[in-house]
Amino acid sequence: MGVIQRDQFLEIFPFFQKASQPLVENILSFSRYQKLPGKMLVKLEGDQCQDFVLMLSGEKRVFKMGGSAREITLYEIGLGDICVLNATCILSNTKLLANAATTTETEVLLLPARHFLDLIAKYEEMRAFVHLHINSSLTAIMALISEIVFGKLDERLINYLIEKFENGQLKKTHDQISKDLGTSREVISRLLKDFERQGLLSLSRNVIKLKNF
Amino acid sequence: MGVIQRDQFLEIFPFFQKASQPLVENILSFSRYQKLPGKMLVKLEGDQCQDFVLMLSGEKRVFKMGGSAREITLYEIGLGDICVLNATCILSNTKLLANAATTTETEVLLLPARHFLDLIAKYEEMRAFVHLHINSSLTAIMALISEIVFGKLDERLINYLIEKFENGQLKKTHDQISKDLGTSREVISRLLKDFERQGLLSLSRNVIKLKNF
DNA sequence: CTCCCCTGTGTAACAATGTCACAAACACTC
DNA sequence: GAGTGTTTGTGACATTGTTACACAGGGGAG
Repeated sequence: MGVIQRDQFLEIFPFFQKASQPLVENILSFSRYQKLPGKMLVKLEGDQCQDFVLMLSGEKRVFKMGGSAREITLYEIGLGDICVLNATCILSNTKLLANAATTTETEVLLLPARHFLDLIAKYEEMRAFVHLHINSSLTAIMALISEIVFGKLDERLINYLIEKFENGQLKKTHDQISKDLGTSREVISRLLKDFERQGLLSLSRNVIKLKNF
Repeated sequence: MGVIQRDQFLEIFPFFQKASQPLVENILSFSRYQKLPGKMLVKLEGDQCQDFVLMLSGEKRVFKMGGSAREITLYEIGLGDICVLNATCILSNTKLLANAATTTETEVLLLPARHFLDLIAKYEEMRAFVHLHINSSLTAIMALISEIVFGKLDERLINYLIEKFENGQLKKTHDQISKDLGTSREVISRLLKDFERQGLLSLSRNVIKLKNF
């Protein structure tokens, strides 16, 4: 993709198709393009955000780290998304509240904080865009809290697998899964083994296959 | 308090002391005052928000409900606060993501959504005000997730008690505490009894007293 | 090719937390 | 003082988290 063209941008962010064109011109002219490799730690909790990040392709996970190597994924963002924590970090000039890492190779557009704030001040559509995305991430976070507090782990794991399976299989380690769900590797191994014994799955190294696919 | 005066408002929301005065006049003239009794359910998940709420006095808790009578408090707001979920609900014109109830008698200022959006559009300071508060609630929510996922319940309970104790005592039932911490009443009773056996507390109906106070 | 090493998985035993069922203690009304 | 609703106590069991190892498989070094 290299440098992003206006048409490509509008395809990825259809919201701006109805927005005033000077806004789009401004976003494009003030931003710079960046490509990031997969599995790269991009931001750490406590960092400042210099730029507002617009996702062009790929995927990032935003997560919290706990002691003893445990983690939990708060939400994932992909093509056409922005990140609440990144946005509020800039909007309130405070420090980042979580970590971010790419899961796949990722392309982003980086809009410097100063220009981002200018555009927020100037364009109603820019505010609407940001607020809509803030809301959708908040929705995800609220749902996550309910799941963690009230949900059962076996159901959460089942839902996770259903969501992530592609062509009846998932190429992840138990450790990665545990870090998405916020539990420990042993617990995931135990549950998956139970599922296997029930004849739902077949397990092998780095891959989980759905039976009867 | 009855009808709110400009001076009182500025004392409760010192942020606006440095803001342009027409903004303050607008907030005051468009808003209406409301007094709410304690322990009243104010908003339900899924509701729409007609008004932007500014807290003048008292306290509300914002919480999620799960099955089987369990709840968890997401955060509390008091004098000088606003509520993220209320704000984003209006800003993105979506439905409320959690429930809200007063814990004590509460006075609020209600700014109709339409006027709130106008003021957000017009005044940089209004945006800064909202974004600052959004950030502080988000901070609380992120900390909560870490505590739930990585923390131990006995430590969480200890911290809760320390925070809530007044004059060495706390007037709450085990049930109320469990709904703040997101666990079940039995678990709280068990832990408190342990603390009592360790000689830290003394328990009686509706009140927990700190030993050696 | 074989050995070694690293990563990923399996599992037992125990600790912490959640659920269910019920009993007992207390405060209040009649 | 008996009856009633709320609050607390507790045992038994289910689920989830932790600790400590064993073992399997695959890739690279030799």
